[in-house]
Amino acid sequence: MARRSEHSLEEIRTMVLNAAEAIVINEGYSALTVRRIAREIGYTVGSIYMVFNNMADLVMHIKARTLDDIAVQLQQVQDCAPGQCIAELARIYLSYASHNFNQWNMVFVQDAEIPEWYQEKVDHVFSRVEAQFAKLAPQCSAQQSKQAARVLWSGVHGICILSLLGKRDVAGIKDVENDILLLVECFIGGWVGSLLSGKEQ
Amino acid sequence: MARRSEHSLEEIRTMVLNAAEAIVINEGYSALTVRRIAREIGYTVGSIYMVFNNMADLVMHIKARTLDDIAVQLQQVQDCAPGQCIAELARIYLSYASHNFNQWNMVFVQDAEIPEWYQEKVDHVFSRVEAQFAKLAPQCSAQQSKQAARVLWSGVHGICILSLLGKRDVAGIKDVENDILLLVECFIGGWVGSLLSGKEQ
DNA sequence: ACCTGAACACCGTTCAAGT
DNA sequence: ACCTGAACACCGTTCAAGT
Repeated sequence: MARRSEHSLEEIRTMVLNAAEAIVINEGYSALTVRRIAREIGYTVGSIYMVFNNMADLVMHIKARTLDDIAVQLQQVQDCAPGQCIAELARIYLSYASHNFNQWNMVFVQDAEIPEWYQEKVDHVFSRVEAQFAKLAPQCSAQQSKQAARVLWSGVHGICILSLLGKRDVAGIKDVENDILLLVECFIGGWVGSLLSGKEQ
Repeated sequence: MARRSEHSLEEIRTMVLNAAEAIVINEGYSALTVRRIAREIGYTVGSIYMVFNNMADLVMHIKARTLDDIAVQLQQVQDCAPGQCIAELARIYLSYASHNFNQWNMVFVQDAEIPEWYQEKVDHVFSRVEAQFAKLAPQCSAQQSKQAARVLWSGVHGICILSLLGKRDVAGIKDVENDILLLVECFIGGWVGSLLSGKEQ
């Protein structure tokens, strides 16, 4: 057939990305294949390699979209008392993960190598939490509040991972939310406490 | 060829499992294929389906071995003050994960359905931590200490996941260990604190 | 009864050939 | 220049046929 210039390369790239994302949303990561995407956009497999290096490259760009989505969601949390703010950020994160499970879950399938622009997006998700830890204890170093943010957020993420792979019904999500709030409250309580009693180096 | 009864089905099953585990250890989960296992044990693909239902079934049994390994490691931790004991359990868990990364990482690739016997093995890994939380606060309900154990351990796991996917050198592991100890200490501190101040329901 | 190996319906990726 | 589609080297799974 060889249709000429019906779409620009940029347009095809977007069509591929949109189709791929839709497949992931509706049927999960395992349903995503080049042939399937090609069929969906009305091109053949070869065309997809005009706009992405390979499957891994394409997948990385879908994941990037998801990270951007998450960052936008977290950005919308109102600024208030740091402890409450962090709890709210955690709630939003869980909410995103449970409502967009297939996309969220895909973000954490590891890749051979992570490009820098992608790592920056991951870091950006953390930035909001870091800022709150800095507010929580202005006396401590940036390094300490960064560590606290990374540690707590990894913990929140761990609960999401282990819990959402099982029960994903409404009652289940409520349990997960309780777990996350327990982690957030205890961690912050313990962290602030250890700073006050001077246990930190 | 059709060699007759050179090995019993039970023997073949063990050979398959051993070969599969070796492939995962040396080359990672992605290198594991039926054809590769068959070649390794000197049988053909069909034979593997005599002793396992399918790839997913085989994978689940490799994962079960890993969970058993982890449980054994955790069982060997000396009983001492609960807080110290939990920290040591976390250290051992990280140590296992970093030294047996390919096996450990495979445990958490989700399956369509998790059989009951497998879930019991997962729960068993948690049991040691639960017992320590019960010792830490004898006044609170079994449900509360179970929740605390699940929450903290999910958190520890989350740090392992997000950290080990990146840096896995010796210096990196030391950083991860510091992160985990911070989580454990702050969480326990905050948890005990909230119990004392009567903030729990 | 045990085991083979060809067959089937898939993958991702490449690239000569067509328009 | 853009796009095709056949070809290649893989997958997991099945099952008639051989010993």
